[in-house]
Amino acid sequence: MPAAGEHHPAFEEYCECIFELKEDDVDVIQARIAERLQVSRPAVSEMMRRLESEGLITTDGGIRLTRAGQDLAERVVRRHRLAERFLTDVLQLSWAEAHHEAGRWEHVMSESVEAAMDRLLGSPTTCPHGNPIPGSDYIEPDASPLSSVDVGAKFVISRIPEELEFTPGLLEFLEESALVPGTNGTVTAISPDGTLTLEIGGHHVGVGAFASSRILVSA
Amino acid sequence: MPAAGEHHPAFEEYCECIFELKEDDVDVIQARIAERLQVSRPAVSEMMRRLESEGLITTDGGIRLTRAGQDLAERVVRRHRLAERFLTDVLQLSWAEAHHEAGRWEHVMSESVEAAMDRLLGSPTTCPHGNPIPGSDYIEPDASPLSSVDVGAKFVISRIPEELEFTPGLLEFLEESALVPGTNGTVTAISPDGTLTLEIGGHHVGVGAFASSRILVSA
DNA sequence: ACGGATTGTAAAGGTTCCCTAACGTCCGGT
DNA sequence: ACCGGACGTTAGGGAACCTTTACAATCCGT
Repeated sequence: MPAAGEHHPAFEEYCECIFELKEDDVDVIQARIAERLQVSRPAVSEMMRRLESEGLITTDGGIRLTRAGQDLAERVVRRHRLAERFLTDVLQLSWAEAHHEAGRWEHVMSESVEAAMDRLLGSPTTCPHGNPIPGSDYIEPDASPLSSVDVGAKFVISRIPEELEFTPGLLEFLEESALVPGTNGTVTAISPDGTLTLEIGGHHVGVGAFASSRILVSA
Repeated sequence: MPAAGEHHPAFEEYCECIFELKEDDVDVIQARIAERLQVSRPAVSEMMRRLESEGLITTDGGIRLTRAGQDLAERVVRRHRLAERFLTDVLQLSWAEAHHEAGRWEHVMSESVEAAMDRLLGSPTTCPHGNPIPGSDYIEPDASPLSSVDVGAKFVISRIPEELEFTPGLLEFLEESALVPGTNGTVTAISPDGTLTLEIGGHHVGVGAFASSRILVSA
């Protein structure tokens, strides 16, 4: 079915997953991949063998994308994040809807659509959650975890990593709470368990310890 | 993999095919489906059994879509044609590219994207080739085959049926020759084998007998 | 140092969707 | 009346991708 040069959705999905695990600074091991893709560990084991024999990854001393695997992953991630931008900015979908939709579009968009969408959107550098779009001229800002901000300090939301998209409902909550890249707020309290209370756009929101340690902010 | 209520791409593909065969006034038989979908006859035979057991078609006295099958087909065709409009009008893709792309998008677009795209495009009633978009308020114009126009008579292109998308390169040719819905022209000659010569936008184009018998025009 | 959790793998199997080869049926023209 | 073609189906098989069950290896806290 896939034409010459194209790649199976499954290959794309696995390479993308490996790419994002690395991006999120999570150990790139089969067990993590199985969790993110919601498949059994044997399925991942088998697929790793296939990906290796296809030259998309190497497995000596940890799973790593080859040049070809990295290219494929970046293409998929780029399309995913461009699609998310399009779906939120132009079609006005919510974060959550856009994310799910983009998860399908990424395997289906052609190169010309990718280019046309990039043009239409004015070559954006990040997805709606602030994650960089591969191939764009994104400049990594000075950012630190929200959890490292002191009580009373101001901050600007910089980036909500892919990782948090796996907690059901969290994205919706963050979007509704105006916790979106570019917004600024203040930390008003820190609970001993790491939960932060923030003041953003006039209202107060509690953010759990895990999410706080992952969300990146700048001063 | 498909969530509850969703349908497998294969089911969608077959129902869409049946829908379009009917629309093109072609006998809805397995052999035609096999041709259009480029699969073997046994593959179609097997799938017909599956579609019937899923309640999407009936086969007593010819293949016919059930209510559910018709709904599914219309949804898919609607998404295909909306996508084509979007891809040509907004992203400036060529007919051919848009058609191929839409063939993948149709299985991937969610209901909210369908709605948002419809809004963005101003509820179009036809695809770029003039085929009606199911669910729109398309009004069938008085149209007759291009082949029935007399020499010297003027006409306006109304519709290029799906059928012609299966002749490789024909769509590209028609688009480049300005043979697009809404354009008007004149028949300047008819060859005995049915080939027409048209004058459109200042230049002359020959159109074969088969294409002429399928392309619809109004006066 | 040990026992429980985490991780990877092997074995066997299932579904979906497709293929080729081969057969039987039916229909229209000579 | 017969024969070639078109059509549908049976039989057998295969690739992709997933599952559950079970078993080794490895890591880690007390």
